[in-house]
Amino acid sequence: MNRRRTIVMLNNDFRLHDHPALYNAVNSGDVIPVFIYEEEDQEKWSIGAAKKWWLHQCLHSFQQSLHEVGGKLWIFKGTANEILPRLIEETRAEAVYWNRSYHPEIYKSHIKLAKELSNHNLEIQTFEGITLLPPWSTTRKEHEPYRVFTPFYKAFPMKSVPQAYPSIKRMDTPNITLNSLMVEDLDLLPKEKWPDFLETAWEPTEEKAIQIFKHFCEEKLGHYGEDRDIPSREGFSKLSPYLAMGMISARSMFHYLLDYRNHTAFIRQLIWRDYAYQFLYYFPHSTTLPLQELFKEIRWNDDEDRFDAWKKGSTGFPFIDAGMRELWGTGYLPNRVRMVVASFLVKDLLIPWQKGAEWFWDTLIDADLANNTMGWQWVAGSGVDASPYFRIFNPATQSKRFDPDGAYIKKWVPELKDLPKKYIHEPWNAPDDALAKAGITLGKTYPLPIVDHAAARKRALDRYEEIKNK
DNA sequence: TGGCAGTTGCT
DNA sequence: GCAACTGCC
Repeated sequence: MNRRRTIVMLNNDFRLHDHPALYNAVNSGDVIPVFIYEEEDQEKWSIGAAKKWWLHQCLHSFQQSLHEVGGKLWIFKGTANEILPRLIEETRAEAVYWNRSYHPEIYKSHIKLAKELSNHNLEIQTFEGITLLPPWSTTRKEHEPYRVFTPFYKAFPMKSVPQAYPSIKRMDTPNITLNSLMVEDLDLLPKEKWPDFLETAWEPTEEKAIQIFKHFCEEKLGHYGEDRDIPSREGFSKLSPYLAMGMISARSMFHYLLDYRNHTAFIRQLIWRDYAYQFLYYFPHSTTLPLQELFKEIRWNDDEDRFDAWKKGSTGFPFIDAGMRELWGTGYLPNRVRMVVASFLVKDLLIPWQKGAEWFWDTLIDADLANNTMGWQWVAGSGVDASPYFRIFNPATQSKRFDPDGAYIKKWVPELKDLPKKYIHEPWNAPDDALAKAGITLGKTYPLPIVDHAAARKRALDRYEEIKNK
């Protein structure tokens, strides 16, 4: 007798633990896991370069994981709408399962797909595989999302977060002939040489993700509230790349955390993530347009040279430059630094936040459309629960507060490493002999600041004032 | 999930 | 001089 066959369509959920679609498929018969790589059709927010690199690593790793439990991964190129109907026919599958993606384009096309497939006498099921609870579940009223985080957080029904599904130990694959592409065929690796450090900074396995998480709970969770803001102390989890690719599940983290003391600050971050998904789900256009209409009117100073200086980490502000270089070198940035460099781009340089969002999207290996959008709209002040427009970070003050001994700066901006910590946050104020002694010539070995912060701050306030009075 | 200028009230 | 505080952007 033929066993029932289920196709599981994968998308940023490369794990065996707490995988609703895969788990349910495994329990109903033979499973055909497929990954369909939607080639760039110039669509906005298709995967950025860094995340492509990471996807390449993760696909290899997940192939191996599936192999170890008796499964196999089939890889295709194209769109799900073209490929799935053909697969269903060729494999004689009776069901198609997937965990929902909330990327607006993908979500839309999957809904359309589900409609089309339902004509084929198939069982179609979608599951929640990303967030703690589906984005529509904690709203003010039906279809009315929260506009401020704190009420969302307070209303969030922690007791309703479902238990994680057990890890899959064994799966059955039908004996079929079905050609799959190799990971290499997807051509995900960058053409140019990437910084060497990237190759060694991240290990793309589910086991590693879980190991990092457990280590985090044991060693760092207790001080997470304070240490997560100090980049040199690395008090944060560094799990975002794994979370973004679904190598670890938010739900399983959530339940595991409850057994530890001092878990509140971290769980709050997980709920921020759910909130970002609610934001993306209800405001899909927010990826490119300011949520508050007024902010469309801001007069930017879209200066390409300054944008380049920001991207390259040569703004002359050590803390900013350290961050931008870390981003380029590792595909990662601590949240505090993300906020400060983002504020600098938007407020000090008056460059549209969308350009910053695109740069982050291309360079972060943990790039996540919901988090990226919410973060940039927050900084720009144009989101719902946004930072007030007058909140402008002072790059030097933030540097002194969160990198007091300059360790982070020295790591990423080595040309300043011999400068005493007294001057390292604002080298333009250092006396000549201190600079000479450290072997620094401003404007030559390290740039002069590309803007005067005090003047830039005033200018930003003026520009925001203009729209306020409209 | 700020910063700044102006002020007070100390040394 | 300076911390601590205040009101405002």
